[in-house]
Amino acid sequence: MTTTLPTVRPPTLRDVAREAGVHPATASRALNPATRSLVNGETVTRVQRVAESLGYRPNPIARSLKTSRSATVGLVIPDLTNPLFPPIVRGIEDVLAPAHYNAWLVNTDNDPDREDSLVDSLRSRQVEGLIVATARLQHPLLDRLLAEGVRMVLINRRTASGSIPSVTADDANGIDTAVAHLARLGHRRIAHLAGPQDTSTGVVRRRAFLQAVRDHGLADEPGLVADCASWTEDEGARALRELLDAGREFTAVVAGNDLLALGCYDVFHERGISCPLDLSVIGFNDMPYLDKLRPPLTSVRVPHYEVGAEAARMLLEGLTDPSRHPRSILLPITLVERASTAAPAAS
Amino acid sequence: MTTTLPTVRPPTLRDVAREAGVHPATASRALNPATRSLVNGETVTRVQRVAESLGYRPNPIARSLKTSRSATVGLVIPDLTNPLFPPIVRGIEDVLAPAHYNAWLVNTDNDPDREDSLVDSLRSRQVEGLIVATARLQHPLLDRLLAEGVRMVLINRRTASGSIPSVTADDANGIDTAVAHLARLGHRRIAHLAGPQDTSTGVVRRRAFLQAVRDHGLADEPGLVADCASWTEDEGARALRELLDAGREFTAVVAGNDLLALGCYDVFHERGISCPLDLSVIGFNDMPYLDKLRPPLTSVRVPHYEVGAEAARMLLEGLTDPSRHPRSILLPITLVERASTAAPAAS
DNA sequence: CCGGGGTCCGCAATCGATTGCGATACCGGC
DNA sequence: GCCGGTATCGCAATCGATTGCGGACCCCGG
Repeated sequence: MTTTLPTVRPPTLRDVAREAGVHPATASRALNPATRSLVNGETVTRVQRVAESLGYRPNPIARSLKTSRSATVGLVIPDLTNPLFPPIVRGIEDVLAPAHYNAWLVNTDNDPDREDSLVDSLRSRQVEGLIVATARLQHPLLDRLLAEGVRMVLINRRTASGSIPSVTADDANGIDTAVAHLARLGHRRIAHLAGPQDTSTGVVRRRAFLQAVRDHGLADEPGLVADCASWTEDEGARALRELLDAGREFTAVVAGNDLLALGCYDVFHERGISCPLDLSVIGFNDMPYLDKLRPPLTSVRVPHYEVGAEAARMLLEGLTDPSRHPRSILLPITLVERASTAAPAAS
Repeated sequence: MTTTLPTVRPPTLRDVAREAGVHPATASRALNPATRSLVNGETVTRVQRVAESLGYRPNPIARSLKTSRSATVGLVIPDLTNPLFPPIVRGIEDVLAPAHYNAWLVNTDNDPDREDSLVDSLRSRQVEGLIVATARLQHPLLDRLLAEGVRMVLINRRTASGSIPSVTADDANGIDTAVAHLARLGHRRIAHLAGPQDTSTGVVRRRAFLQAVRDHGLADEPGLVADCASWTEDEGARALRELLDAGREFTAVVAGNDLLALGCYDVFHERGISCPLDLSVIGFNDMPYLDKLRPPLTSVRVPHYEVGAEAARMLLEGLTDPSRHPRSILLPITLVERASTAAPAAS
């Protein structure tokens, strides 16, 4: 009977080699599919059998040190609790996993300083690439990283230059679809709650909105657009109140995203506004459980899982084939019609 | 003018040492707060200055290899897209970060095989401990890990033996509070949608429900409890339909969690049931955006962020002080009263 | 002037795996 | 029987940082 030692050190490659009667180098080659052909077939099976019986598991730390590959990518997002991101993260992980890559997640809370130090820590962890969801139009950190040759892919948002590969939804098309839907219902005066104008999503959707109202021959007044300082319910509520208090006339609002739209719901409740009777609302992103809201929120659906998956694929491509030319892709959106939009009340 | 070389190798400790005119060992000690006292003060500042100017960043891989500490813990959850988990993850990360630890996240999708291989991969990544949110009452994998001395903390759910340290909400108290609330409103016949009976949350809440209805002198009939095979909207809807179709009489339902409660909403819509006029509902967890539902869902609030934070703290304690005795803690719950509960209609 | 005790620092081994290079053996061909 | 070639495998360096041990040196008391 073999008694287990008090501290069982996990077996190393040396242990396997010794047990199999070969040099560690040979054991290494036998266990590595890429170099296995350099070793005699019988030796390979012997080593494998020993490795199996000893429960040998290669130490990825040691391997990383030697090969200087960490098999991890950094994932920089503002805040995981924003329901937007979990599906994206899943998409990323589901693509990375088969490639034996892992994602390292950090939350910046939209704080550039925090972002700086977090990216720093990611890099010191030797991540091989970055997937970044916090891009601002002017983003010195990202410029620097690009200059340093750090592999990365932006998601959701882009920088002004557009020189960094990215995966985003077709924002402009989404807004146009939303406006078209409202126009078809009979709305002529539509307001827009624009997101932060230091993000590409904010400005692209804002610009697309202005373009869309012109294209559809609707009321085209600057006063119908209110800017929000952040993508939060509070800001959405504040902006809508601002429009209302300024006496703007409109029968529908296209919110820059779902959270801004949720802020509108608060105002509806607060001021006894009936949605969609008095006011129609459209969100953007189609985050989970929107169908359970009061009323269910019409929204522009963005394929978040695919955004993540596509970004991960693109990053992996860039890592395995550095010559690969960077590109940016737009993913198609769809309008999900629910009960927060209806024909305007006859006035 | 200094021209940058095409490939700039990040500076190593050797580079710093050479530049500062000392041995790498000395540089290492100078840079490490714990051993800094062994080095002359002037030397320390000189090394630090050089390190700073060269932009030296210690290679954590090399360090891990030598110290055999990875500074990472594994986080095993069923599915990140369940809104329950993001706050937990944040809580964990916010505690881990100051300790310079990181979390490695995996989604099991409630698939034991997947879980097996994912835990395997985590262990081969040398995680120092595990935070596990997928515990089932009978859980061979966890038993094995425990026997192997793997440090871990369970969250949300526990195993039957209870011998693994855990952080959970005070489920029993939560259910009792929910039932008490309904009783106070005048409900006498309350149904319960019980979660999967292979999880501690499922059985604890179920048992607590039966106890509570007895304690409050309410209708105590086995027929008023319906089991759900999973914590999903679909199962919640199915279970409620089952109760309805069986002709059970009840004026309120205590759902095992919020998702089951959301399933009830689908049935309300489907069958023209008015909530809370015809039927009151209480959820469990108080996941985000419940206040925006139609009607806003009354729910038992669980401090998810704290669950994560507490679990991370406990795991860190166990890692730094292995002699520390394992314990399990219950976090207090609170009832969040919203509009899905009201007095029963006079019959 | 010698020895004990500190302070400061260098030497070299070590963590575990990978890999370029060289050594050995064996094979077939001439 | 000799030689170029190939198949296998071992040697040793290497990745970058940490750390036990010991050496050099200085100060001071006896």
